[in-house]
Parts: sequence; structure tokens; C-alpha cells
Amino acid sequence: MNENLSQASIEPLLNYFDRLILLNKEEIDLVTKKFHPRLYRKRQFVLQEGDICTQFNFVVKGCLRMYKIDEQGTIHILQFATENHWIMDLGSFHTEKKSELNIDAIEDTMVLQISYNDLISLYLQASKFDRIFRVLIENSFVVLQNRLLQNISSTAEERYQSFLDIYPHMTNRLSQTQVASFLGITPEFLSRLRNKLSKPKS
Amino acid sequence: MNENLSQASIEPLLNYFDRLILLNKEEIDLVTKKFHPRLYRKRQFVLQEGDICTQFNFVVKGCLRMYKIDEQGTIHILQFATENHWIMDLGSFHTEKKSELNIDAIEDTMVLQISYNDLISLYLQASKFDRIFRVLIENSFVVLQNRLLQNISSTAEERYQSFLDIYPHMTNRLSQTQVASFLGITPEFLSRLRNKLSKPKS
DNA sequence: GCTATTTCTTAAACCATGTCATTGGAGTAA
DNA sequence: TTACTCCAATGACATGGTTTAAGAAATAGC
Repeated sequence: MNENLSQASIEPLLNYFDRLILLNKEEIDLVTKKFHPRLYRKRQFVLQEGDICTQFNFVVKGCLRMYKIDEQGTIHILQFATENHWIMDLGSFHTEKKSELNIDAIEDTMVLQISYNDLISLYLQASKFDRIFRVLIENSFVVLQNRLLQNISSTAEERYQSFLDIYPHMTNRLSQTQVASFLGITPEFLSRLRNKLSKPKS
Repeated sequence: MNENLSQASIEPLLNYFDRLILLNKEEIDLVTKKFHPRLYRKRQFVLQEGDICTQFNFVVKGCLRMYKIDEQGTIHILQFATENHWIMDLGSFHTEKKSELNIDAIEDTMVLQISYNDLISLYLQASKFDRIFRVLIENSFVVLQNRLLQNISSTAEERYQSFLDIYPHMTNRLSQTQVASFLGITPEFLSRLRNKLSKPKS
């Protein structure tokens, strides 16, 4: 992560949008003006509990996580965001109320950010972005709904297997503690699952 | 549920939209043309596993549920939809692939439906609907995310309490089997929870 | 208004997962 | 080196939740 912020490329974001709906010259200019690059160091907070979420974050390089800390201090991970994924507390963003969630960097991470006001003005200046963000949220919704379904209908072992199937690469970038926290189980139990699954059969 | 379909009122839907973003005369006409009322009898399917979800459903009166049946035949309820709520398999709707989910009526239910093609043409004819549906999906997304958070971080007892808090009225309309299936526990265990919670303390 | 079917409750045995405590290894900082 | 922290593994034990079964209560169908 040694790029210079000022020359940071907005290309990945433009490519992302183009894959949904083609942008014209004006719209490309709007995106270029309203999104700003920002670098977060490993362990740095992007959003901290009690603050209002004022930015949409698009990850260009690296990995962020969003999580809640419960009364006992346990971390529950709602979402990871790697390259070409979005992350924010949508509830806090729209209601402008304090967030109960944290977002921080698992690796040094480069994001492209747009503020609430800029996003609203983006919608007003080019209604194509209403459509783009509608589609984008719809896709996230489907992913989330599948995950919920898994959670209410599957055992921890099935969820872990399915995690490996869907995100085979992630397993290298995350500690088992992170994976366990995402699956909704304890690290100890995940360790046992792995042990069990590594043995052929018995 | 003795209304005549042909005189069924589209008012609730117009009110719903107006509460998000005010509609002008043209847009009201569009909605009136493209949404069609339909009555489902208790137990009747709105969407059946293996079919493609081709309709957005807005519930005017009654109650629908969306669920998956697993290999053992157990039902897992993803969502209920009562008055002024939407229900559909968004994944199947957009990919036009077969759905793994079922939607059926828990009570006799009146919905207003819009087909895939009509919705697309609605977006094209009035881009305000891109914004309306973006906001609508965003709201659903936040609800879903909170539920997922509950599921990975809370015990069944806490989830049940929270269900009672958030949907106090629903408890009258649903059998405990339905509630248990929504919470992701067995009806037997829910019964035990209820018994435990009804006793003052001990 | 009666019967059949579904739903609710209770309880005992059982299994999935959590808790707590311990150990060892890898990475980092003096 | 030493010390420190973080993470993974493992064992003993505790708890949450399921399974199975059976009876009581409510509801649907005739």
C-alpha cells in the first residue's frame, strides 16, 4: 500500500459502475469529483460506535470489517468488505443517528468515500445513480438474506463449509477468530470443527 | 375480506409512496395502471419453490409469509408481510432463476402486484420510482441486517423478547409454530421459553 | 355438533455449542 | 536473549436447544 493518495486511481469504482450501467462523460466527472480516496492503516477505525455514519465506503484494496460489540465485550462481525465491495452502516447513514456498529481495517486499506451530502447531490444531479444504487443495494440484500437463511436453518458445521465454498480466498486473509465471529460461534468451537473436518472420516 | 376485487382500492399503496416521496398526477396514473389487485385465500401459494418470482407484492390486507423448506422438511420463515409491507424473492425476481423459496398466505390476503416487465417500464417512464424503490429496499436492508445481528449475537430467549417488543401485535395473528420457525427454534423450545417467562422469577 | 387434524404443553434423554482454563507457537519490541 | 501479546488447539464441564413421545387444548372440516 505505497500508492500516493493524490494519484490514487478511481478506475476500479468506474469499472464497478460500468458493469452495472454504463456511465456517460458527465456522470464519470461527477463520480470523480464526489468520491475521495482515503487510506486506513490496519486496526484503524473507519466508523466508531456512537458516531454517525457519514460516508459510503468502496474498498479499492484491502479489507474492512463491520461489527457490533455486545455487553460482554464479544465481537459479532456483520460483514467483511474486500476489493470492489461496499461497507457502511446504512441505518445510521440515513437516519443520521448514532451508530451501534464499528468498522475498522483488518489490513491496510484504500477506500473511495462519498459523504452523505455528496451522495444526495449525486442522486439529484444524475438520477441514473438512483438506479445504480438501487441495484447495488438489491444485490447486497440478496446476499444478506441468504446468509440469514443459512443462520436460521443450518448447523455451525454447514455454515463453515458454506463459508469456505463462497469465500475460499478469505480464509487466508482472516484469522480464525474473525471467521468464528462472522459465523456466530466461538473460536474454540471453530477450532474443533476444523479438527473434525480435517480428519478423513470416523 | 369481502371487497370486490375490481373496486379494490389502490389508496394504501399511493399513501405508502407519498410517505416516501410525493407523487404527481402522472405518476399516480402509472401506479394505478401497473399495479393489479389480487386476492389469495388462506394457505394459497403466492410463489412456489421451483417457479420464478415474477411479481412484487404489496400487502393491502392480510398476512403472507416467505420460507424455505430444508431437506428434512422443516420450514424456516424468512419474513412475514402484513399491511403496507412488501414481499417477494428479490434474487429470483432479478436473475429470473427458479426460486428456492415459498410464499403463501397465513390469512386471506389482498395484495397489489406489479410484474417484472411493468416494474422495469415504471422505472423507465418515471425515474422517481428508482429512488422510491431504492429507499424502500434500503429500509428492508436495515431491518434484515438488524435481524441477522440478533441471530448471530443473541440467545433464543433474547430473540423472542425482542420479537415481542418489535412486533407486539403479530403474536395474536401467528401460531407459535410460525413464531418458532421465524426465530429459528423448535416449537417445543419456544413453549418452554414462554412457560419460563410467564413465571415471575425463580 | 361431532370427528379428525393440527397446535400447544411437558418431560426425559441427548447432542451441539459455549465457558473456562491450560498449553504451545509465532510475531514484535525491548 | 527476554518478555509480551495474540492466536490456535485441546480437555473438562456447563448450558442451550433438539428430539421423541404422549396427552390436552384448540381448530377445521363435514
